[in-house]
Formats: sequence, structure tokens, C-alpha cells
Amino acid sequence: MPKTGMAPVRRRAFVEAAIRSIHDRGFVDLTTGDVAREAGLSQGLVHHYFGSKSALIIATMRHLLIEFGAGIRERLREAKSPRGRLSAIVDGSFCDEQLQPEVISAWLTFYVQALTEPAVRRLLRIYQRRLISNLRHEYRRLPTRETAEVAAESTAAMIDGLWLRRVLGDAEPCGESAIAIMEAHIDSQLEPS
Amino acid sequence: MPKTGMAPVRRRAFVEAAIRSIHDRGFVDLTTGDVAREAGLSQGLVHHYFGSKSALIIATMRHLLIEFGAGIRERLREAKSPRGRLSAIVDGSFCDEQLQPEVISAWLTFYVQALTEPAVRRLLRIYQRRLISNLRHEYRRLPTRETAEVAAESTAAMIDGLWLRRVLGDAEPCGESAIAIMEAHIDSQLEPS
Amino acid sequence: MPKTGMAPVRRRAFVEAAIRSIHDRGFVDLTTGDVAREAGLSQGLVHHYFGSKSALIIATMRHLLIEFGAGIRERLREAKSPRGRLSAIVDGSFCDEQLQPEVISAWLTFYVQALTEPAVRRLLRIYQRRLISNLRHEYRRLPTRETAEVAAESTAAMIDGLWLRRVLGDAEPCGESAIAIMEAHIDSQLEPS
Amino acid sequence: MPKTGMAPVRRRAFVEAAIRSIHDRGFVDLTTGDVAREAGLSQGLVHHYFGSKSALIIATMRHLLIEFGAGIRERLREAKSPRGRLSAIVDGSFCDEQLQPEVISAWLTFYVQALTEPAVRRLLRIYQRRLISNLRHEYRRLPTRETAEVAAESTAAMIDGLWLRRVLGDAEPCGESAIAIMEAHIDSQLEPS
DNA sequence: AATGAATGAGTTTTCATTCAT
DNA sequence: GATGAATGAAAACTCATTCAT
Repeated sequence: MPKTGMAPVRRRAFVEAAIRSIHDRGFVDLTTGDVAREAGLSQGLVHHYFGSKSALIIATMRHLLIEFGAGIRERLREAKSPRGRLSAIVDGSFCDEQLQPEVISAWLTFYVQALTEPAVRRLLRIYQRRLISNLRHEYRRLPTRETAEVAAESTAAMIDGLWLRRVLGDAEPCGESAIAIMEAHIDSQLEPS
Repeated sequence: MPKTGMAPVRRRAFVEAAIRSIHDRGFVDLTTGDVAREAGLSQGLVHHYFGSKSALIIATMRHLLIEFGAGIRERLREAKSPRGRLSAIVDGSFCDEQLQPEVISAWLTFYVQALTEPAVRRLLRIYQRRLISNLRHEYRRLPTRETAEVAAESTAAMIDGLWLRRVLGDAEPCGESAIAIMEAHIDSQLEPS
Repeated sequence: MPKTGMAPVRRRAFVEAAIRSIHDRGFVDLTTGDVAREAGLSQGLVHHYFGSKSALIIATMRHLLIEFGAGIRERLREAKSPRGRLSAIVDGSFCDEQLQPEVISAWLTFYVQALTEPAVRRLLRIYQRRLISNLRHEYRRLPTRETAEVAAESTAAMIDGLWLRRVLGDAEPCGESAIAIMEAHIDSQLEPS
Repeated sequence: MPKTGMAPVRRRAFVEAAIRSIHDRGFVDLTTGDVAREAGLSQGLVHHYFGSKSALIIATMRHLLIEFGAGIRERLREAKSPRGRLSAIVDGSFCDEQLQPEVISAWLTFYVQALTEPAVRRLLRIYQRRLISNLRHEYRRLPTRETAEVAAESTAAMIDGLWLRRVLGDAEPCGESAIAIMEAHIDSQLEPS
């Protein structure tokens, strides 16, 4: 009895195995064999489902983006006010899922790959634009277009920066202190001295 | 008598070639052959001077750190006031040298390598600690130790974040707008509403 | 379902190819490429099955030992008397299989490798101990423990020595004259003047 | 003041360094760099004096042969009787110089190289012929040409065999027991039961 | 659908040899 | 005579990809 419809199951299994492998072995030394072993499947199957290693990588990056986007959208939907929507973005950026070491490793890999792989670069641009545009929208009450732009830009930067600094910190990365700093920054943007 | 004392010259040549190659071909696909060609020297010489590809990479990361540290120290020495010293740090972080695409690529590589290579991780920690400790020191006039800490942390994060966002921006990365945003942030930390 | 269970077949093929290659090209200049070509398989497969060149060499040495041991054991089983068992050992040592030029080259290599490679040294010790202990056992009727020991030692030495001298003799190495000399030596040990 | 007549000094230094290096690193992994370092001289100098690595190896083998031959000749000159001359050969074969681990390693290497390198093979043949012809000459009083031949052959074999077995024994190789066994064998050849 | 087997192109690494000084 | 520098050819080893079953 041939199993049918395995495609989505297998693809997901490989993508998740890729994220774990990137963390465990580092992206540079990642082999399709590693991923297959991690997924408990055969090496040949990677090519059956993705066609090439690089296609698997792109699928993995896309997966990160989708998961992240879904988390943000979910939180935005539940938020009541513009201020709450800003908190939602911060929350979605520092939630437990996003601070998992495996996910962090994969995101950083994402950034580096974007430097040279156009396909990955395109994906990352989507993330960056979506984030800045969400922020700009929530800052729209600020007096000038210019102020809103700067507020959005600085908030986005601080999210990325706090995340980046947590990546390689001594302690387990924890979102709480990052969220506190972010909230203070947002407040200072909204009620300037 | 043979030509002597080439070691430092060659090492530097290879390190600089490595930075350019990382940018041109991407770190993942980097070969010692690429670096040698870029340096205009033979592949064998890379191993003669560094022993292995990975030792070359570590030397390259160390080079980045040294150059960056020297730039910051230089600017700090010339600064007149605590406020000026904060600007010095920002300046050193967004100066032309640091925003060269080649240097940016290499720094990002640095981060990714730090995830899995302990030797690289150690180097990166040095950078992070030095930056935060410099900032903490300049923020020492703030009312509480806590406020100073948060100010330092948020400033460091924003530096890294702005840099990171410029990495993959559409335009040539330019430091001016980043510096403006940073200065505003520093001011808001020093004179809270 | 894929073709399965090739591992032992391939391993044996490579080991036998290694023995032939050691003879043809000399151990010092032996490359995994040579062995692969000799086996009619790809170079990569050598590493797939053995992990490294040196593991292949060790497997080859082990193979020699096993084949030799099996030949001796077989002959010992068929022997009727202690005297016959001594002849069995001599026979097993100078049989056609052991005097094949390829096998001789490989054994000599074995000895040289034992000088510096602990793993190989361990294997060779097994051979030496087994031989001397077999001989000692068959000489046990001699008046003193001491005499038996010397008889065993001298017999073992003469086996190795005759073999060694045949290795590089002008003519095709032939076992007959060696066996005759050995038999005379054994007789002189058992019935001293 | 240019030093003149360095050639023999340097050549000897390299040859002795080669013997030590063969023992320390194994012949297979021997590099001219190793030898040069061991000799405390530069790598280029090896080629200046020998022209190639393989010429150095041959010179080293020749050196072994000369030293060994000189030891035997010296002892033969001092011997008073045919029986004493047989003892002289045994003595020369198991003297301290010949049982030095470095020398043993080099001799074994010599044998292996002889399998594939005609130049080395030629050298080794000289050793073998000289030894057998010396022995044959001292056994010339035996009743038949045939008996003398067998006695010479078995004695030579036992010398080589005892030496070979000492090479890789557990203990420091020591000549005494070998000499005792050899003397007994010679006696049994001369006064058969 | 799935796999173990196999490959070959490409990578790091080693090293004898050459050379300018 | 002597050396450190440099090279290039060849080696071990890796791995994405293909394939027969």
C-alpha cells in the first residue's frame, strides 16, 4: 500500500531537520547527509523532494519567514490599540519560538546567505520591508512623516540589534529584558521630551 | 642571504584577500584557492603561513576586531567630553571603513562562525564586552546604575541593529542617517522626558 | 529496494586491490587512487567504506593475518602427531599463497608499518606470539622448558629469516628448499647430537 | 671566510638525520623537511647536496651497508679460526650498533624499498651475497658442497630472522640471547648428530 | 515512495623542488 | 655555501548528485 501525499510531511521534516543541523554543525559544514540523518531519512530523498541542496536551504529560509510572519500577524490581530500593536510586534520578535538557539542560528545564516544568494536576499527584503512598514503604520500619529520614519527605523534596528546581541551572549537568550528595553524605547518615541 | 621577514607581509596580504573573497564569493563557497588567487600568491603559501584554512579565517576575524578597535580608540582619544566619547563610538562604528561592503560581509561571517566555532566566539565576545563597557562608562553620570546599564545595552543594540539593517538595504550603505538616529537615541537617554 | 549488503564485498575487493597495488607500486607511493583503479571502483568509495587511507591499510594487514592464521589452523587440524604439527606450521608458512610476490610485499610493508603505527604493531605482535606459542607447544616434549623455548625461538627465527631472504632473491621465491632446511632444523632440535 | 670542504660533513649529517627521522616519523611519512630539521639545516640544502630526496635515501642505505660491512670486516680480521670467523659474523650482526632502534628501522625500510626501487635492490643484494659467501667460505670444511650450502643458507636465515623478530619484540632488542641461539645453531651445523 | 550504492568533481592539504639573495 | 620564500603538482578526503532496485 503506497503512501500518498507524503510530500508535505517529508518536506517539513527535512526543513526542520535542516534548522537543527544548521545549529548543530554550522551552515558552512552542513551536508545533505547531515540533514538526512537528522531527519532519519535517506540522503537521496532530499533530492527527490527538493531537487538540490540549495533549494532545501531556500525552503528552510522561507519556512522561518512564514513562521515569524504568522506569529506577528496573530499577535497584531489580538491587539486593541496602536500602542498595543507596537507591543505585539516586539512580542512576536522576542517570543520563545524566535529565541530558540536553533532558530537564531538559522536566521543568522539567512542573513549571511542573503549577501551572496539573490533568492535568499529577496526573501530577507520581504521581512525587512514588512517589519518597517508595520512599524511606520503604528507610528503614523507622530507629528511628521519624518519623525515616524525615524521612529520606525530606530525601533526596527533595536529589535534586530537586541536579538543579535542575545545570539552570542553568555547566558541562554531570554526575551524579557529585551522586551523591557524595547517598550521603553517605543515610549520615548511616542512621548518625546 | 635570502629575502627575509616576509611572514607579516604575506599574512596581511592573505587576510585582506580573504576579506575581499568572502565578499565576492560568499563565505560558504570560499576556497583557499580563491583567496590565493585574490592575493596573487600560490595556494600552497596559504598553508605555509596559516597551517589551515580555518586558521586563516580566525586570523581574518582577529584582523577585523583589531582594525575596528583601533578606529574606536583613536576617536576616543580625540574626544573631549563624555558626550563626545559617545559620539566617538558611534562614529567609529559607522565610519567609511566599517561600511565597506567587504568589511560588512566579513563581520556577518564573523557572527555566523561564532555560533559554532569556539575560537571565533571568544573573539566576538571580546568585541561585545568592550563595546558595552565603553558605553557603560560614558553613561556613568546617569542617576542609577540600572539606567546606565539599560542605556548602554540599548545603544549597543541600536548600533548593531542599524548596521545589520544597512547590510542588506537596497542602497549603498551610508553612515550619515545611522549616525543621526544614534545621536538622537543617545540624547534621549541622557535627557529623559 | 536498493541493492544491499555490498559492504563486505567492497571491503574485500579494496583490501585485495590494496595488496596488489602495494606490490605493483610500492607502499610508499601508494595512493587511494591506485587502489581504487585496481579494484575498478571509484576513489570516493575507498573513503566511504574505510574512512581513511590508513584504515584501509590496517584492514589490509588484518586480512593478511587472518588468511595466514586460517592456513596454519587448517593444516594443524589435519596433522596427526606433534612432529606433524611442526611440519604443518612450516608448510603453512611457505605455501604458495604465502610466497606470492604480492603477499610478500604486503607482509614486509606490515613489518615496516609496525615500527611506527601502534595499531599495526599490535596486529603484528599477535602473529608473533601465536607462532611462538604454537611452536613452544609442539616442542614441549624436549627435556627442559629452556630447551623448548630456544627451539621454538630458533625455529620461528628461521621461518622468518628464510622467508625474508626469499623475498629479494634473484629467482621466483619457491618454498621447497626452505621447507627442506626447516625440516632439517626441526629434526636437529628434536634429536640433538 | 668561506668554509670549504663542507660536502662530506653535510652529507654525513643529512644521512644520520635521515636515519633518525625514519625511525621517528616512519619512512612513509618522511619529508625532506623532517630530515633538514633533524639535521638543523635548511630544506634547500638537501637538494644542494643530494639532488633529490630519493638520492638521499639511497645514500642512507649505502651508509648502512658500509657501516655494517666495516663492522664485520673488522671482526673477521681479528678472528683466529674458521669457527671464530663464524662467531665474528654473528657478533657483527648483533652488536650494539646494529641493534639500535634507529638502525633497525632504517634496515627494514631498506628491505621494503628494495621491493620496488632497483637501485636499492641492487644494494641489498650486495649485502645478501656477501653474507652468504662469507658463511659458505667458513663452512667449507663440511663434507659436501651441498651441506655447506645448506649450513650457510640456514645460518644466514637465522641471523636475519632473529634480527627481524627482535625488531618488534616487547623488550629493548638485546643481542645476547640471539648470539647464544646462533652459536648453538652453528655448532649443530659443524658437528651434526 | 524510498533507499543504499556509487561516482566524480572539487576542496584542503602536503611536499619535493626551485630560486633569488 | 646556505637560506627562507615560493610554487605547483599531486595527494587525501568530502559531498552533492545520480541511479538501480
